[in-house]
Amino acid sequence: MIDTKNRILNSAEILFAEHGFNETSLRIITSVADVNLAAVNYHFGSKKILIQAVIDRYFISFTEYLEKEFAKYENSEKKLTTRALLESLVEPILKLNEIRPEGASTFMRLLGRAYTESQGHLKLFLTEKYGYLLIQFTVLVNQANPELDSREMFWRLHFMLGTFVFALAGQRALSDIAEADFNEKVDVTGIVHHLIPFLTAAMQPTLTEPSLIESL
Amino acid sequence: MIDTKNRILNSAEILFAEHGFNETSLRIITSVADVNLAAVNYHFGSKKILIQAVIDRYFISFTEYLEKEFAKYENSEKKLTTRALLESLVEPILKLNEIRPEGASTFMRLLGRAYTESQGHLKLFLTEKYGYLLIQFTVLVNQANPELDSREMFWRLHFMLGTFVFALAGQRALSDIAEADFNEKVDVTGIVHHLIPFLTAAMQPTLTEPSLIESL
DNA sequence: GTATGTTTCAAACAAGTGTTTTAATTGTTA
DNA sequence: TAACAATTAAAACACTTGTTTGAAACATAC
Repeated sequence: MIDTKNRILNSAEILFAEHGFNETSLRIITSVADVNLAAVNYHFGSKKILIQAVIDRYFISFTEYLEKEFAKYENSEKKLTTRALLESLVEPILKLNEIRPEGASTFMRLLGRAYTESQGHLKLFLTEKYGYLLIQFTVLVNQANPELDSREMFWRLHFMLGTFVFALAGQRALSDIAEADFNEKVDVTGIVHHLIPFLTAAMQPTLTEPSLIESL
Repeated sequence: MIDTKNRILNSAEILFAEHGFNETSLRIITSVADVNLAAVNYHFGSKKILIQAVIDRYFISFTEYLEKEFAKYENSEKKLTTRALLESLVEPILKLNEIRPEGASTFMRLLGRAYTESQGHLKLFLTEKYGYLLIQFTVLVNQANPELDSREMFWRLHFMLGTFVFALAGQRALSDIAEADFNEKVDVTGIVHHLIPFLTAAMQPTLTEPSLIESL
C-alpha cells in the first residue's frame, strides 16, 4: 500500500507533539497507524529520519508562504512595519491547518520540542535547511525599526519569537484555562489575535523611565 | 556518607537540565556523582521522587523570597505597578544562584522541561504545592492594571510568564548567539535587564490601531 | 504463468532502562 | 569490644527500546 508511509507520518506527528520524540516508541506509532513495526525502518530508514520527515512536511508549506509574504516587502507592495511583519507570520501559520487538522498548533509543539529535547540531529537539520529564514526575518525587523540599535533589536526579536512559539505550542493548555476561568475557548487564530497587539506593544521603543532595575 | 544524597542531587540537576528527565539515566547520574547505582532508590525511593526533589530544592528558595516581595505590596511598602511586579521576580530568581552555581538558569530550564516533558506526576506535584503563587501573582497584576479587563489581562499575563521562562531557560543559547554576533556575553542578570523593558512595554494598554488582523 | 521487484510480516537481536535483592561494609551505641 | 542499625556494593531482574533478519505475500512486467 502506498499510504503506509503517510499513515506512519500522521500517527507519528500526533504522538510526537503530544508526548515528545523520545517518549514515543516505534511500537506505539506503528500500532496506532496499524502497520507493521518494521515498516518504519523500511520506509524511512531510522527513527531519526522519521522525526525529520514529520517536521519537514510542515516546514515546506510554512516556508513557501512565508517567502511569499517576505516578497511583498521587497516589491514595496507592503509597508514595512513591526506590526505588518508580525502579521506576515499569520498566513503561513494558518495555512498549516490545511495540511492536517490542528496542523498549526501541532507544528508549533513539534518546533518547541525540537528545541528543548536534545535531538542534536534535528537542530542541525533545521538550522541548515531553514536558518536563512531567521536571518531574512532579522534583516526585515531591523529595517522596520531603524531607530532601535541592532543589539536591542536582537533581544526583542528573540523574545518575540520565543513568545510566539511558546504561546502557540501551549495553545490548548491556555485555552483550557481560559475556558474554565471565563468561558473563552480559543483556537490558533484566537491566540494569534491576542498575541499580535501584545508583541507589537513589546517592540515599541520605550521611554526609559527610571527604575529599580538600573541599580542592579 | 551523609552527602551521598546531595551528590546525587547535584549531578542529577545538571544532567536533567541539560538532557531532560527521561533522557537521563540513573546510571549516568550515579556514575557522574560517583556513587553506587542503587543509592538513588535507597535514598529517594524512585527516579520520580528524585526528579521532584531536584526541583523542590529550588522552589523552596524561590517561594520564600517571592512571598517576601508580595508582602511588600500588602504592607503598601511598595507601589503596585506592572514594572514593579516584574521586578519583584528578579530578586527571587537571582537568589537561586546562591544555592548552586548557575542555579537560576538551571531552575528555569528544569521548569521548562517540567512543562514540556510529559511528567504527569511533576505537573501535579508542582501545581498542588505552588499553584497558589500563580493565583497570588494574577491578583496583583490585575490590581496593578485596573483599567484592563481581566480577560485581556489573562492572556498578557501568560504570554509574559511564558516569555520569562523561555528567555531564562534559553539564556545560554541566546548568550552564545549574542556573543558571536556582537560580542555581548550575558548572564541571567543581563537577560533580565533586557526582559523587563520588553515586558513592561508589552503590558502597556495599547491604542487599538486598525489592522489587517481585525479582518481575520 | 512464470519471474522479478516491492512491500509486509513475525520473530529475534543487542543494548539500555528502573528496580530489587542479597551480601559486604561502615557507623553508632551500649 | 560486641551488637545493631545504616549505608554501600555487585549482580541479577523484568521490561522496553530501535533495529535487523529471512520468509511470506503482493504487485508488476515479460
